[in-house]
Amino acid sequence: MDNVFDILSERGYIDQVTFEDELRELLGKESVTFYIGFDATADSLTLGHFLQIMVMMHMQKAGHRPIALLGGGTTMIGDPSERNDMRKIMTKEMIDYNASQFKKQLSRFLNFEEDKALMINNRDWLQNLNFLDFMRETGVHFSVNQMLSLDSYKNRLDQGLTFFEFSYLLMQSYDFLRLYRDHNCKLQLGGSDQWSNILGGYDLIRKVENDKVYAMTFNLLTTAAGTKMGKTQSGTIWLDSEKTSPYELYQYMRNVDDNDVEKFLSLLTFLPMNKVKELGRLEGSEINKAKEVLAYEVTRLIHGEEEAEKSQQAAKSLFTGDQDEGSIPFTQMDKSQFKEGLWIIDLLRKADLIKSNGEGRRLIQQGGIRIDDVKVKDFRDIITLEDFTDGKLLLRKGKKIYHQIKI
RNA sequence: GGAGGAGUACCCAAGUGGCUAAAGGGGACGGACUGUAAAUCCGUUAGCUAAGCUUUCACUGGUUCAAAUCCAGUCUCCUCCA
Repeated sequence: MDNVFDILSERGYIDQVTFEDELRELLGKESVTFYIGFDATADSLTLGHFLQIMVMMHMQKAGHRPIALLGGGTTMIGDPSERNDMRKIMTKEMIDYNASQFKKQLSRFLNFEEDKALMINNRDWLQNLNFLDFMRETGVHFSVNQMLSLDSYKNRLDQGLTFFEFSYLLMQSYDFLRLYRDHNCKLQLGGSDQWSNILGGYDLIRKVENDKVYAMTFNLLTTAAGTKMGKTQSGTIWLDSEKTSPYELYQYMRNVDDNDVEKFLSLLTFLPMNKVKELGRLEGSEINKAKEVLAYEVTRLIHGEEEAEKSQQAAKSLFTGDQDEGSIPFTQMDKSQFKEGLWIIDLLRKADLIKSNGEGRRLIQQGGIRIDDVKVKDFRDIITLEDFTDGKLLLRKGKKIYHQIKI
């Protein structure tokens, strides 16, 4: 049987590992319990998280046991290595709600039956932690001198860092210790930005329990342009279909940079590597085929076969001419609103395509808005029932953003 | 607790009385070119049914015909000292 370590390595997930050879051997011979932490800072997981979920799925497939650790407790502090505008403190209610959403989403990807995977909230132990006990047991093992030399803190030194945030490392390390004790968890995974946080736990367990555990980080999802993957003009790509529709996800993946295709196929799909390489070799406009496969596969994994199919249909028909709306995002509106006629700008706003009337005017002046593929020339235009065919009207913003109005 | 410095739009950053809705860069958006790609070029980037008007330069109040710019107070952050 293939060692999952080799699979992860071949597909390009791995960034840094402690004791690579030992870990590889361990993963090859027994079922290992491992964990990844998810801080509940938003009410949905993102495409960035999906990369981590992919790793968990690979691991579970290979017979290892994932623990998804929801950061109900740590989120109350906030990881200081995340960008500095994240300092706002979230309420417990928000965090709990977010954690419950994460839980729902994670259940789609991992098999939680018969304890094949666990979902645990670190609030369970952080909530009622006794400060003195914690400091005597855990705090004594952390050297401030060492912590200050970490990049994640160094960057923060000139911007201010409170003790509140400084203690984040201790909490995350303590998490690892708890999971080690309670569930024999021997491995922590995370994004490459988590390396020092993970090593904190690794060190702690070594000191307190005199045992060796392992750490592994993966490359963050970045594009060839060096920017963070999963961020768009309209914000983040979410896994929640309410927040990012399957069609949008499909389009996002369909539009990735040529240079990213092979990488994303490898990281975000389960296609065998020979197939990935084959698709990656396509050149010129041929590579569009690879992008279609990528978009389809990712949408299928996240939203299921049916949605992937619909998104692909919609994309094909829109970009090749014949009108089959499939699963293009749409807004349902009331007929009566068009009796008197509705100002085009108002319509765009209702469809959420623009943020202000000024933006709408600008777009129209620049020729960026089309209705049923006819360029809108005047921003004073009024839309009436006559503009609809079969109760539908297709708005297009720019080259590739489509939105339907149904009445 | 003491001394000094800073707070400008999505981000970085110029601007120290009127010519400033605020230079420049990044990002983003629209157009051209393409392959629903990249690169390049052009344009846009506070709000408003808009050649005019309204609200903006941490906050509050003041000086002035006129304030991002001057004064007073408040808040937040940074640096050094204790």
